[in-house]
Amino acid sequence: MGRPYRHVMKSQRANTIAEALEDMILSGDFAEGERLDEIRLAERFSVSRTPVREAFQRLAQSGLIEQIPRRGVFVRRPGPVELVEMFEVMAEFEALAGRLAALRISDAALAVLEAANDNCRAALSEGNADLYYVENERFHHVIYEQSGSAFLQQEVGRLHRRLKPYRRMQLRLRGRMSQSMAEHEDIVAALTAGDAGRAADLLRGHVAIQGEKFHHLMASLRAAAE
Amino acid sequence: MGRPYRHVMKSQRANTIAEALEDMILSGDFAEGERLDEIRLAERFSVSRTPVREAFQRLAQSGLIEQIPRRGVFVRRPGPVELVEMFEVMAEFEALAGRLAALRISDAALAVLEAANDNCRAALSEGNADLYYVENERFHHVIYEQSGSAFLQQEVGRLHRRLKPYRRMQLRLRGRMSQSMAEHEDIVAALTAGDAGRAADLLRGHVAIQGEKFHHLMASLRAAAE
DNA sequence: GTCAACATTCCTGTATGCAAGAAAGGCAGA
DNA sequence: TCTGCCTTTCTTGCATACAGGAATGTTGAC
Repeated sequence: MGRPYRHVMKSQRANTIAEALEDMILSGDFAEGERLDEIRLAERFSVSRTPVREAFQRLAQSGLIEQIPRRGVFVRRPGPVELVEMFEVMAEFEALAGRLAALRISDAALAVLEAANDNCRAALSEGNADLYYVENERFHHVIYEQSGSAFLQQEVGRLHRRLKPYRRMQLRLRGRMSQSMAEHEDIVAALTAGDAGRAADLLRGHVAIQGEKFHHLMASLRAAAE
Repeated sequence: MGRPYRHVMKSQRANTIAEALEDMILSGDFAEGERLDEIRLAERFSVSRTPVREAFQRLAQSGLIEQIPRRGVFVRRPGPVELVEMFEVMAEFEALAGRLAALRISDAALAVLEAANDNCRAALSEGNADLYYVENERFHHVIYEQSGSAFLQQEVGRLHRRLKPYRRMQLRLRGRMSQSMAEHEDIVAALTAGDAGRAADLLRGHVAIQGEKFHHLMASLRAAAE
């Protein structure tokens, strides 16, 4: 399994606070553009303002919040254009990870991929979207890991997390789950065959937002905005 | 010109301190693994420890320093493996930027590219590596900008900065400047023709570390370590 | 002479105090 | 009644104080 690659061994509390805040923001606990009150959050986490401010620094860099000098920090949700841009980069990351993984993936990892796929298939037949989502995550993370590039794994992981809520939306598109499933199977086949180019193309297409997926994303965004 | 895309309007001082520290680290003012002394740096910048610590947070996230709890922060220089990984991702970014730019680039921007290339050519004939470096930067940044993706522009810009010192090393390879020059010309041709696939491939190859370039990078690293 | 335990010192992480800037509300004038 | 200015209050950004853990040096025993 890939080496840990954690150059950020953060201060204990700021770490957890940042993660908690990230979860809260990603799961929509705050409204778009809402100001995050240092003092209230500090009380909520039973710490002083300092660790909260440190957490803000982190979140600002990952783009989840916007810091305006002397005004405060505000939750920042990407608009449609930015979202498409992010998925575009994400697709490229996936393609690269797939290309590398096709050359390097271990048999054990292939087995994990197939197991995840089996679970996905089960989730699909039960109509269990949550399970599908979880197993889908596992599937992709295995590929990132098997790319053999710790740096890529880190970067793709960051973006993956950032897009989490939107990926989840995608799965709500009728028929998307079964289509995704089919794509997964092709991807595993390409990886097994060691066909780097094909794995890259399949993964790029799997993640990219095109055609139906685009319209669905837009519609979901509008719906979520209400 | 691209919209600014700055979700991080950072606290005035921490911002500049972080930039100053980044410059210092990238230009090698600190030794590999050296501990950064909060107090001394605070004195040096004539501020208290707080803004320095905020700057640390940022640098830690971009990977330039490593924070170890209760021990301090240390400058972290990527090893050979990680460097190659970073260049790999960088090449993919460039390819994507080129593919998008081929479809979207404006005539004005093409003119800027050609101007930069002219200057590169002049620098080459004078043997002026510094000028070449500067114009080369301009060349690439125009492409990032013309990708039309603010998000990509941001991400590629970050990695570009991080790899700055190493890119500079590459130019010291005998004959690399003229080869780079020739590649630039092909790239401009592909962009002018709107040939997205070719622009992507050329840029990927231009940035990727392969063959000679790999050995040269390793040799330079060893030399720099002494 | 070497090793181990202890004490001291230093440094990080967190809390809190303080000043300056921004927003909001009130008051006066048109 | 609406608008513009002033004042008040709130919040951020920075400085500093304080506590706990890590590292280092010293002393004593073997």
